[in-house]
Amino acid sequence: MDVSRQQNESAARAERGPRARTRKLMLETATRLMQSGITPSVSEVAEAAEVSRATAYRYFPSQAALVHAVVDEALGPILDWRSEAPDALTRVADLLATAMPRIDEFEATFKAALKLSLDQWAQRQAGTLGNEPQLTRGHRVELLRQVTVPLEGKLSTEAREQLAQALSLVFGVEVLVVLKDIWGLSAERAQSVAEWAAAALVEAAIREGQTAA
Amino acid sequence: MDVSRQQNESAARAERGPRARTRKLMLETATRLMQSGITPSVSEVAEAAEVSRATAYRYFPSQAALVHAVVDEALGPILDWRSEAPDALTRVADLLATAMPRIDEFEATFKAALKLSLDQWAQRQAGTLGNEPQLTRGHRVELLRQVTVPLEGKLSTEAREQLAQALSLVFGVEVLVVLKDIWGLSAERAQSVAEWAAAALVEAAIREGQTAA
DNA sequence: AAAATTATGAGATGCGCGTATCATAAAGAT
DNA sequence: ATCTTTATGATACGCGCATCTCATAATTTT
Repeated sequence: MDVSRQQNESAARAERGPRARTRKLMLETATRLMQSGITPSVSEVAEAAEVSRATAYRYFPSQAALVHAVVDEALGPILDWRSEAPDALTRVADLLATAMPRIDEFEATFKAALKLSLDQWAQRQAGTLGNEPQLTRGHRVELLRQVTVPLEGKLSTEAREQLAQALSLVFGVEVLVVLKDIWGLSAERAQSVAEWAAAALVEAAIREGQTAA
Repeated sequence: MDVSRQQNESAARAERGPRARTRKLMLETATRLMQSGITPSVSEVAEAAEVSRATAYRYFPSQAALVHAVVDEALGPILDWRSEAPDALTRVADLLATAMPRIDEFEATFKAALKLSLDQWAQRQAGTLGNEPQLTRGHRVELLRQVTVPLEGKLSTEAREQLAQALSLVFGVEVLVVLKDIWGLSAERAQSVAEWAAAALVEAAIREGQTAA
């Protein structure tokens, strides 16, 4: 059974009434707390939203479920991104321009999601996998395949796939973690570096495709 | 006060005797547990090493301190890496060939370290910063500056710095997280993608330096 | 060998998260 | 208006981590 599916259904089923109100209240509270840097426990959200712990746990049975819901909100425009640009270079620049500021804006949320996915990986390794919501973290694949569509004739399928994979290294929260936290760059500089790297990768792939053909 | 410094001093001060033996035993046990995928709590290490919890906490006052010590071990050959190769392309390939297999081998350990650094970032944001060991996570900077040394005359200082920053995106645990966990690649494929991307970045930087000059 | 120092273990305590129970309050149906 | 259903809150419980205390064992010093 897919838990997130269940949550979506129940949310859709009761878009008004007390259920929806309380859920929305909690989600807003959780988002606000996360924006302020905290990765709140369910109890903390309960207190901040002024509902009882018991009620809070009815809506979000774990911190993972909570973060999952907030991430879904935060992704928002990123998931809707499409590009009709004819060349991959423009598409990737466009994607980064859309996604990176959003990711930076919700930095704490995405870092919390990354942290949870690491948790789940570890638990999977240890065999101790609970019935947690199973963070998605795969949107990158779809988005970057979109980016490489204009190269369909010019590159082999393998080369396109490899380009998409390489691009996924310069696009996401991980980029912020490395460039801001380790190098101490500003968000603007970080984005600029990511854009430069992305362009370099696309051009390299195209160049190789030409020499091969 | 730098806690890791204190630990190093006490370890150096008592390289033999029961202190050193127990510490070594715990470290080996912790490493073994981490290799098996668990990110053990201090209590778990205590049990596995067959010492009492109280003793364990005397050596490693927190899980963070424990992971920090294990990471130091795991880094091992990576920290000693040097390259005398005359060109940056060879150097970066050499660095990846040395470091990535090691990182993959100790994947669980490095992921645990990444998780802790995210924890600490969140706590910093929230103002709740304990006296934790403060994970380093900055070795990348030094290593990659080494890589770009051969470009000293050919590129501007800014361009070299940007290259090093871009390279840091294709080198580290994050690469494994993205390519193995999200894309489902094997360790070998992941390394191959990282190597391709790194080479592409270096070549792009060189090309731009030439046109600029 | 005796005394002083130091390391260890067993247990108690506090704290936070997640779960379960049960009574009350609110909303909806007849 | 009454009854049924559903949501909520207060409380208590179990569990694991981290800390503290104190007695015992091991090691070092004299």
